[in-house]
Amino acid sequence: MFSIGELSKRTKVKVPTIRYYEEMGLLAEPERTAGNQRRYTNEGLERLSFIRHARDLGFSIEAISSLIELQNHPDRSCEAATKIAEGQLSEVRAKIKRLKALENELKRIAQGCDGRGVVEDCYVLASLADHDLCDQDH
Amino acid sequence: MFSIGELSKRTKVKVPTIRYYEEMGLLAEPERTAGNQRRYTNEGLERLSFIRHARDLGFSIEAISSLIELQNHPDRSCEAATKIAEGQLSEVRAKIKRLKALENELKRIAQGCDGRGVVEDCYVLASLADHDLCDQDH
DNA sequence: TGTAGTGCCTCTAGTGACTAGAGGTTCAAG
DNA sequence: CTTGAACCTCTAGTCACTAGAGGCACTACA
Repeated sequence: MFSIGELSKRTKVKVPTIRYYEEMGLLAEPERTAGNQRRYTNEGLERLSFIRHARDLGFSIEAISSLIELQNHPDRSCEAATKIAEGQLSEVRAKIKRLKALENELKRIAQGCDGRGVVEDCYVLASLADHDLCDQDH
Repeated sequence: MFSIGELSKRTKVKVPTIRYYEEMGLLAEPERTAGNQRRYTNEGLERLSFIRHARDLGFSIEAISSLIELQNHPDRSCEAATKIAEGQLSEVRAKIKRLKALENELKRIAQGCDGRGVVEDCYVLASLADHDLCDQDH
């Protein structure tokens, strides 16, 4: 049995964030001391580690909620879990694609100006003002 | 002179968003009709196109604010503008790097399970529960 | 056993960049 | 002159936290 501060240290999740997860229903409400302070067991620690790892991988609170719901039914098919992970993967891939297009455009814009001229002739500002100067979609 | 709806159509920025930009000080307060409705000129249209393009490229409202401030002083050096664009570029690159690490991890996790088993043995869920199963930092 | 100091409690409000809705007014077409 | 779409302001909600106020609980040491 350990306090919320101890749990925070072990999982590297901040104390208010732990309380927030509890409020969102991701973490079960733990036992309390006579003085109303939260006391966690290893189960709470494992659950929070799971949540943190999933958040690190970019899963939304809602997706994590579904995954936890699944964990509570070990006998069900894990198809849904795989689907959620695949969904997350395609979101990440879409973001990468978009960011790469932005990277190219920004590179072109930033290289077009050495920063030594004046604002009036600045290629950076001209590019932002006029989309037609762009190479690609974004 | 045209209405906010017309401006919205031409720039593809939603009406409430235009009002929001005005409130944030990105757009100058336009003239009003006798009945208190906004009326824009070409200047407003150009300004909003600039903002939209910069937002599409991921610049924050704050960064755009600085860029607009610069535009109001055409005689100044454009070093600051170039710096802002370069800053944005490195942020984008950092995001891409992080997302690529996530992509690898998610690919590995999603491939580890064909979705045909049961939750109890699911590699997706096991991977999320145990960070040690991961290949790389993320 | 007393006390100091850190940690914990709840509650409210703020972040960024919008988005949604209520309730009311104005405009333009027919 | 009427109808209905577009406009107005204001408040509140989104997501995943983060910050702060004001007050109580726990623990270590004297």
